[in-house]
Amino acid sequence: MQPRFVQIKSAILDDIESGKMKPGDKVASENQLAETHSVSRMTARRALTELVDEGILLRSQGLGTFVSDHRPMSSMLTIRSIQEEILQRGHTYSNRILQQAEIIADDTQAAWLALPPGASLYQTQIIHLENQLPVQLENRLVNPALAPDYLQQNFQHTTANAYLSRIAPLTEADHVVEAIAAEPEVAAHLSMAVNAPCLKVSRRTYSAKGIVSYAQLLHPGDRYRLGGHLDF
Amino acid sequence: MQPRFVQIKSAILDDIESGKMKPGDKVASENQLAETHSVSRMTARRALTELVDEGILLRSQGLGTFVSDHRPMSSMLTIRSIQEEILQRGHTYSNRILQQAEIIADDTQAAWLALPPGASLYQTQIIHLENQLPVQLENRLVNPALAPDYLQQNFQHTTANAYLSRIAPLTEADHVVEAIAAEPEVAAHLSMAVNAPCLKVSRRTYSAKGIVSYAQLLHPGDRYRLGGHLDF
DNA sequence: TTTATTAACTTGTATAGACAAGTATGTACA
DNA sequence: TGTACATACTTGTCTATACAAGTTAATAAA
Repeated sequence: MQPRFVQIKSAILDDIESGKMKPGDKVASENQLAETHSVSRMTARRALTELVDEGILLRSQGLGTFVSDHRPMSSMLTIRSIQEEILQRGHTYSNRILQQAEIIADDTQAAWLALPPGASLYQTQIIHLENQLPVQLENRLVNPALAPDYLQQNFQHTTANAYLSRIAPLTEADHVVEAIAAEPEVAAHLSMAVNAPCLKVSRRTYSAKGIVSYAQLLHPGDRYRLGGHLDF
Repeated sequence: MQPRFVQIKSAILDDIESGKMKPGDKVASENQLAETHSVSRMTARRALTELVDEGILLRSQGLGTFVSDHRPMSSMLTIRSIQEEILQRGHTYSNRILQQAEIIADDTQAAWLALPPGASLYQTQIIHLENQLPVQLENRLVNPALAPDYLQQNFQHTTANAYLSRIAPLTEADHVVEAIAAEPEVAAHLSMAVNAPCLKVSRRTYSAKGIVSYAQLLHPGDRYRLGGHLDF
């Protein structure tokens, strides 16, 4: 049984998604919601507060609460495997597989995939080389429930993204890009100096069923750049 | 007079920013906070809830509430001024203008704006600070033909992007993201160690009439990261 | 008619309590 | 020794109420 405020959220979201409520429409007031759902005002308010925080509703003191125009941004940066990029540049691609195994998640890893601590998950670590020079150290965690055959794949010839999008269409992805200093182990794998700048891309991909994979992609700062083009 | 839950938030943020509390440290429990601040538990809880929503704290039922590793994220997919981002996070914004002048382009600079070598163009260099800490060194070149009043702008109160998009709608933009080592001059401006990792974003913006500006944005690797969300 | 006031709504803040549920640490028992 | 249980602590959900503060519309006064 879901908490009541979640039920109220769902009811409101249903109204919006079914088209019963359109952007600009006024939502029932906190007192009205409290009465129709037989809860206290604070509980009804919590449902509204979370929807406001999620950008789905807008609130204004004295005026009321309204459906916001929350069109999601269209995709402007695509997810391509580094293998595709390298081949498209006409360079030679190769890789070295460091690990391909089932592991027990520590707290951090579990959090990345939103799994309970101690759950088992699939991990691969692969070095990708462009013209025999390492350009990416891929450390990927995969949700076993959503990709049961993952460990049986031959990543010499296929890419993780290709496999994952084949078994379940990816619906969205989060990226975080940072500049970090290369730790000794990373530096060794990437043939770079310890503490030299390293471009780190953390990418979480989602399918309709949940988080599919979390990948940390480390690149030598002097051998890799990230590019994007925006149209307004 | 600020609401009490805002005061409690500030108190906690002060502890974090002063270094009294570091990532991983446990924050006082809701009951403790309620007692020390002489408020009800729900009020103390609201302060914590907002900080959790802002990504500054992490909560776990039965365990407690902890300081998270919370370098703020900026969006990779939209062009927003860093000033907007900082203010939206509820932090204080300030800047120091290093240069605002008309210069003669060298070959590299001319190429960035697709102008003939030796052309004159406008240059601004601004350090952007978040809570008095530098987070971005902006080095911008602007095409004088497309933005004649650029040098007369007061960049203490307006942003380059706001001005540029006012005089000519931006139609597209190219981004390049790299991790580089901070050179001594850059390191000094950004209060970071020489050769420490530095996140560099180069951005070229276009209007219908051509390239409007080319900006190099340098950020301390440990104080800034770039984030984005894709929907397919 | 125009202006000021009032009333009735809205959201915003805050209280004091209750019970549920997850986590850790002891203590007693096997 | 090791296992089970009780306890104390944490966050999670929810109630019923109160007053503050912003907005709108009806009402009363000029």
